[in-house]
Amino acid sequence: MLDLAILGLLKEGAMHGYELKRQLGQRLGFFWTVSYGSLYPTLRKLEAGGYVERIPDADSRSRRRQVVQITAAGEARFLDLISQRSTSAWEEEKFPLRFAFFTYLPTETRVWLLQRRRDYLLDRVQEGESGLRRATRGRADSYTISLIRHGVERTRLDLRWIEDLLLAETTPHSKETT
Amino acid sequence: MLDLAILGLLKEGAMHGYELKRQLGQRLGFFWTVSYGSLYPTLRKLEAGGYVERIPDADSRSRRRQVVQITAAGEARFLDLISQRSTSAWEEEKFPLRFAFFTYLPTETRVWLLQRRRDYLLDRVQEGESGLRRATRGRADSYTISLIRHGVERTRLDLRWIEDLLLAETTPHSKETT
DNA sequence: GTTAGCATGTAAGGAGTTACATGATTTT
DNA sequence: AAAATCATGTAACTCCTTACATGCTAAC
Repeated sequence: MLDLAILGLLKEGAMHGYELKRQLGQRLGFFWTVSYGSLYPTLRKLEAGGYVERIPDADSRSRRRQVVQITAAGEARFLDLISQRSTSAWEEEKFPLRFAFFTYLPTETRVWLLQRRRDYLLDRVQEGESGLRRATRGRADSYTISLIRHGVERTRLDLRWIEDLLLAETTPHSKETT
Repeated sequence: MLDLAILGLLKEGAMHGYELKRQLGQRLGFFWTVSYGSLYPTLRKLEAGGYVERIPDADSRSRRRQVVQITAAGEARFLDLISQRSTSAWEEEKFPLRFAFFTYLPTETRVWLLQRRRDYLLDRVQEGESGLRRATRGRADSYTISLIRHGVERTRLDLRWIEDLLLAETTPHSKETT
């Protein structure tokens, strides 16, 4: 996951690790965060794999910024990672991560992902509502009920967002009607 | 975390692992989930520690349901885990888990946790809004902007919920009639 | 009598955190 | 020149997942 996020950000421009983490926090922070203890080793791993490379800096004293850029192999790796349709890419943190790089995907894949996300959220709303009924019928305390109710509301908000996106995606670009 | 969730659920009654997972899914599923590969080993670990024990069953053939109940040591452990004020208990999945067992906490601790959660969410809304301004000023693609905007809205929904709860918690005399 | 769902478990490993350690640069 | 912040890194560890494996029980 971090591989994907790092490569995606580096596609927009070379950056050093610290800046990478800040960007990550600003864009995906609501859905997913990482620590430096995870970021730097991953960066080194990507470098070892030839997916990113350090920009040689004349002023390269030991503990100074290490600006890295994406390589051709990195671009290929990014496309490979973001295009994978198998690994339940519509669940939880995985979806926002894909969505953050939607601009690099063809409409077809975007719609496919949005639909799966919508189905997933619809399922959870259903489950949540049945859970809510069960909790209300049983003698569940008010906090438990409040938690489930909020979960449902939150999921409905996500759902509305997805449905708007789906509409926007399928309305202006109707090449072939099915 | 799983320890806390299991002990909390078992406080309400003896259960077997499968049922434990279903309850977990229904109550906390919107915020946090676990797999059997995590649940069963944790149950065995709790059993080894003397926090839960199997209910001896006359009809105990090998692969049948293993109903477990909480012990006195387990109750103590639960109170210990849920009362900890140090470990950033107001962040992400940790907060919903605590909240699910709010009924076992004194009002003072509830208010303390709610306030920290509120401050945390306020911070994130601030960050999100500045991130949004930066993304809009820069030439960020529409998906990136949409993602941040949705993150802010989602966080605001959480915030409203917390503020309502805080109000209800600090207003001893509820005069609202329904 | 076979399929579907209930129920329990393990081994290998992935993905990340915490705590620690270091040093450079900017601000006060 | 002290403090704050920028910046990079490692080792030990925690928590959890995936894939696999097994068997029971109800329903058709």
